[in-house]
Amino acid sequence: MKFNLPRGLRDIEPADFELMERIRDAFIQTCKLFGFSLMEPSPLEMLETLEAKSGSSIRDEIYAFKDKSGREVGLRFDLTVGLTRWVVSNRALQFPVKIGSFAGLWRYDEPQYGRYRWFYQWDAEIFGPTNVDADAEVIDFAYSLFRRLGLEDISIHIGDRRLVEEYLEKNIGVKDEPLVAEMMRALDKLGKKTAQEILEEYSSKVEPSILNQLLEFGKISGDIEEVLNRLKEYHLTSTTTLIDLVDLLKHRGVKNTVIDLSIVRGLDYYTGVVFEAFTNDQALGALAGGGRYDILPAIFGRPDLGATGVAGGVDRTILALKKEVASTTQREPLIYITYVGKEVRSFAQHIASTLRGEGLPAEVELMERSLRKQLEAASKRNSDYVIIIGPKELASNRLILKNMKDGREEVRSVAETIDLLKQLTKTR
RNA sequence: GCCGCUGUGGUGUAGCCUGGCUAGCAUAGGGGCCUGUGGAGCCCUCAGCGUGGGUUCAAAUCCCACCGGCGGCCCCA
Repeated sequence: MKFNLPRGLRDIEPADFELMERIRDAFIQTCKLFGFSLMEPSPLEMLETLEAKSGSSIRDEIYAFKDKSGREVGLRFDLTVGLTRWVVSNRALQFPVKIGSFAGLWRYDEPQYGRYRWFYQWDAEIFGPTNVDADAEVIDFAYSLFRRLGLEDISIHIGDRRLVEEYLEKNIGVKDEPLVAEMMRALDKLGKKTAQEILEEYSSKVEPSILNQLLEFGKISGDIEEVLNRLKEYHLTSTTTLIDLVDLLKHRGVKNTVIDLSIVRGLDYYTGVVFEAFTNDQALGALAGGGRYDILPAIFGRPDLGATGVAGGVDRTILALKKEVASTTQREPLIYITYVGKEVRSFAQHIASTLRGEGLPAEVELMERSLRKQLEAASKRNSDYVIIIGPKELASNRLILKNMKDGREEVRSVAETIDLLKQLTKTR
C-alpha cells in the first residue's frame, strides 16, 4: 500500500466511532448531572506552556515542531494543561470552576496495546477548592460515568502522595526532592511488576534497601480500617484526608473503592489524593486516573487555587466495552425508499424528505438500480421497512409499505403511511 | 528513542525454506441469470506480492535499507 498512515495513527472506523459516541454521550450527560460546563482547549500550544508542568524532557514525548514563522509549538498531550492555562488566565471566573472536556490528544510514543499516537480522553477538573470534597466529587464523577456506560466491575484504587511523603521523611529520612520523585515513580510500578523486578531496575538510582522499605509500605492496601490498622506502627499524622475522603465517598454511594498506597501516579505534579480506576482486565491498565495537582495552577501564576481532576482513556474504555458490555446498541428504525421508473424519482425523494421532516429516519435509492437490487440493498442494510413507489402509486398518490421482517405489504395514502410508521416505530 | 515478531486483492489465507508457466483459494464489493418485489443458488467481473535498491538469464521467494502493523521497554491513558 502506497498511502500508509504515519506510525501510530489510525482511522476511527464506524464500529469504533459508535462506541466512542456512546462514551461521549455518557460523559456529557454526567457533566450535566454534576454541573460541569464543557469546553475544548486549543489543540496547539506554545511549547513553553506544555513544558511548564513537566520540564523540557516532555519534548521527546510529544509532537513538537516549529511553525512557519519559527515559533516553537506543540500538540497538546493532555487536557489538563490547556484547561489550567485557561482558568488561570480568566480572572473573572467564580469558584469552584468545574469544567469538562472530551477531545483528541497526541503523544509521540511507540504504539502498543490500546495505545496510539492520536487518542481521545475525557477529562473533568475542579479548580478552586483545596479541600477533599472536590476530590470526592471527581472520583464520584468517574464512578458514575462508568456505571452509566454499563461497566459494573470497576474498582477505584485510592492513594495519597502526602502520606507517602510523610512516611519517606519520618521513617526513612528521605526528603531530597529528585530522590522522592524517583522513588515515587518506582512505587508506581508496583501494580505492574514485582518488588524484585523494580528493585533491580532501580538498583543504580536508589539504594535497594531503602527502596524496599518503601515498596513494603506501598503494599499496604484494603479498606480504610485495615489500612489504618496496618499504619499504626508508622505513627503517621496525614491519614485524616483519606479517612475524610472515604466517608464522603460512602455517603455518595461510590462502591468498590480500595485504599492502595502504591497508587502515586507517575507524574511529578500530583500533590495529594491520587486514584486510578481499573476493570478486572489487568493487562488493559487504568481506564481513568487523576488526583490533586495544586502545584500546576501555581506554576501558571495562581498559587491560591487548588486543582483536582480525573481523565479517562477513551480507547481503553472502548476495549473494555467490547469485552464486557453486550452489544445492545439500540439502532434507530430504518426506512428505505425504493422506486421504479425514472418519472417516480423526484417523488421518491420528496417522500424521503417528508418522512425526515416527521422525524423518521429515511434513506432513498440514489443509484437508480432495479427494484430487485434496491430491495437487496435495503435488506443488507437491515432496513425495518421499505416504501415502494412505482408509476401506479405515483398516479394514485399512494405508497406501498413493506415490512422487511415478515414481507407483508400495505397500500395506503401518504398521510396514512406516515401515521402508521410513527406508530410502528414508537413502540421500539 | 530502544528491543522482539511480522507484512500476498477490502478481509482471511496458499505459495517463500529449495528463485522458473497467467500468484491459487475463500469471503466481501460490482454485474447477470431475474426490466415492479430482498435474504438461497449458479455464472461473470473488479482487485494483491508494503516501498526502494541489490544479486540473478529470471525475485512474492535470496540480500540490504526504509516504511507500516502487532507486542514489550521507557513514559503514560
